[in-house]
Amino acid sequence: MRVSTKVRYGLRAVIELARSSGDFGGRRKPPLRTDTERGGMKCIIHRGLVPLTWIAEQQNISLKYLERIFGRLKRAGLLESSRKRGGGYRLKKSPDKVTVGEIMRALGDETSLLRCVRNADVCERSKRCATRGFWKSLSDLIDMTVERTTIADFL
Amino acid sequence: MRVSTKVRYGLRAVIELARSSGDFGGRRKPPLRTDTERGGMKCIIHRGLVPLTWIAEQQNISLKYLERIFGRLKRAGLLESSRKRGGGYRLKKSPDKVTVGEIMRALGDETSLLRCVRNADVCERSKRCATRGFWKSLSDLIDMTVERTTIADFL
DNA sequence: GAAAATCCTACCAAAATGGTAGGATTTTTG
DNA sequence: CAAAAATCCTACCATTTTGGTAGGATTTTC
Repeated sequence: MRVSTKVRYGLRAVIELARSSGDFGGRRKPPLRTDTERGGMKCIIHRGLVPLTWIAEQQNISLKYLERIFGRLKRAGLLESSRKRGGGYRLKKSPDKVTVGEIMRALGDETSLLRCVRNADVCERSKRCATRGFWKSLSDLIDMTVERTTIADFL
Repeated sequence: MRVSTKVRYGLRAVIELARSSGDFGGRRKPPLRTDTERGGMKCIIHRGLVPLTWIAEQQNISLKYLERIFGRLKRAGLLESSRKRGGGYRLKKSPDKVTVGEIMRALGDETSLLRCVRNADVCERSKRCATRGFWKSLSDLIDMTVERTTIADFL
């Protein structure tokens, strides 16, 4: 019952993204240019687009690994990006609309503790199983928590 | 974030044990002999000692695997056993004293989602980590649930 | 055309998972 | 005393998952 490092890193990185972006998604426009400095490092962020190099350095995560993680998050519709000199990633929605659950799902971690919890058919004893109800309610508890807390809660 | 089959099987098997045993642990003495019949199978249980063959058949779990699981549960102090002809396993405590959490721990599944949750030292960023608090409170939630529900709740 | 970024695919080592095999041991019972 | 019924023990193993790395392709700006 451990959370994968993909999700750990992913969550940390998305929080870092939101912090550094200066963008808060949605209608409000991000500043044209922000100069950020932290821990001896500098970064110039254009229109809220944060380059991965910055996030990787700040959070001490391998750039290559982060690229893969952000690729998945983008494909899941959580991020948008720009390839170019002053490019990077940006949240597609405002931080208070992005849930931890979304990130987990995008990165392949399921919140249900057992397969049968969401799909009773995977096991023929599901109906009369004494334990399924328990695992299901625990999974639901986790689900609720994870779906209720957003990136904004970390800022 | 999946529960291991060891724990799934273990929980199911312990519930089956409690059901079949007729023993309810502690001071109350189990019946000298119970004749159980279910699903076309028969089993004679002496002094609450349930043989694994019965549990394995009832719950459709490989006997060999179950032996390993019950070995760990015994070493953890949850069960007692008797090797002999009319032997088997028995709960050491009454079912309402045996928690799901104990079973999980005995079988090697930790309830904490991240190592740093119980031991901040495993990561030097623990103190200033934005996400640790979240994972910790979620772990605590799981812990509470798992520690509050006992085998008696499944009977 | 160099530079700064994302993007893509393939590969890989290590660890965890979910077991099986084969027998040793203990105790009762016929 | 031997067979039987049970636990107990240890080693092995195949598969899957995890946690990455490597190497480059692509896009766009300066």
